[in-house]
Amino acid sequence: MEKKVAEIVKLLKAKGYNITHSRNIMIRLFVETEKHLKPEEVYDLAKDQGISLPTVYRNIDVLKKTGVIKEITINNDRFYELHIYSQKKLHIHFRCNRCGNIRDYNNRNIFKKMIQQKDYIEETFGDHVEDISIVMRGICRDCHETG
Amino acid sequence: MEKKVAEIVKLLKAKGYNITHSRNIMIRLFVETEKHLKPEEVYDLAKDQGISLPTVYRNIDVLKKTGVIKEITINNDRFYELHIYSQKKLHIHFRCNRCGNIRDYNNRNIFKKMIQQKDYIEETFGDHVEDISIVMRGICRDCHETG
DNA sequence: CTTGATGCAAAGGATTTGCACAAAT
DNA sequence: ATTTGTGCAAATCCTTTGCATCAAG
Repeated sequence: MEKKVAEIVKLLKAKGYNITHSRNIMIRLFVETEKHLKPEEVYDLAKDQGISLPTVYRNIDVLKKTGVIKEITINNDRFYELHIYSQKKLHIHFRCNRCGNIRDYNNRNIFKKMIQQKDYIEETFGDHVEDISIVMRGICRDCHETG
Repeated sequence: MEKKVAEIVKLLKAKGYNITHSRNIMIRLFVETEKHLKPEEVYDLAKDQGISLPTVYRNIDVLKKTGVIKEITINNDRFYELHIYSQKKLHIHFRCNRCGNIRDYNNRNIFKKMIQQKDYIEETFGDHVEDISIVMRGICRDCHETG
């Protein structure tokens, strides 16, 4: 955890950003939270430590620009998650329609298959694909069992 | 074209919606337009025929609820496209980062492969996948050639 | 010190809503 | 005639911005 934070701090400094109180807090938040967070949620988790909502937005921008976090949009809601340790161009998410949880599928087999599809598409249609975002929706295992 | 419009009209009526002036116009717009439209764009195309922006939004809701159109969100922009003739649970879109065009990949091979992935995911993770939305971004063939 | 970051309040843009009026069946 | 749909203006929600102040290096 501290090691990750230190790396991110180093990266931000290298890109010319100051490490302020609120950036420190937000970095830690994203490092220690596994969930995908909305700006509002980041604010809720950080406001008692003295961070304003505009600052949350501004620092989300900074973290996004520097590649520390990544934005995904599901049903018109924006979420952010730590991205720096997975500089992938391929993101596969599952969102449960019942509990709202979002999980990432990080599975080598699936990735491999998806890359094959990408190659096939580039060949077939001539478009150059730079990144892929897959959102699956349905009922997660837990809700399925309890529901 | 008229046949498609008639079918949609029938569907809406069956679901208890009146076919009003503005719904008629909007249906025709979605049927004859191949592009993905933003609410604002729908409004621009329809306003000279006397449709207000709130009505555009309200009727987009109706068309969405009845399955006539489908919403996709890319980079925080909402687009709508005709959906009734492709009741798919799988949508593959490509958006060009240069010209902004969005195209659908409707290719049997890709669909088949994606369904396989879905099955694999359901088996592996136990989640039940109801629909899949794939957004690829990059440079389209045309921009690639001219750029 | 000097530049960059923050808070606050206010502005902005997209979407939604209340309400009186108009149009559909 | 009755219900449903619409326009307008205003409200709402999320996000961004201007500006004076504060903090980081």
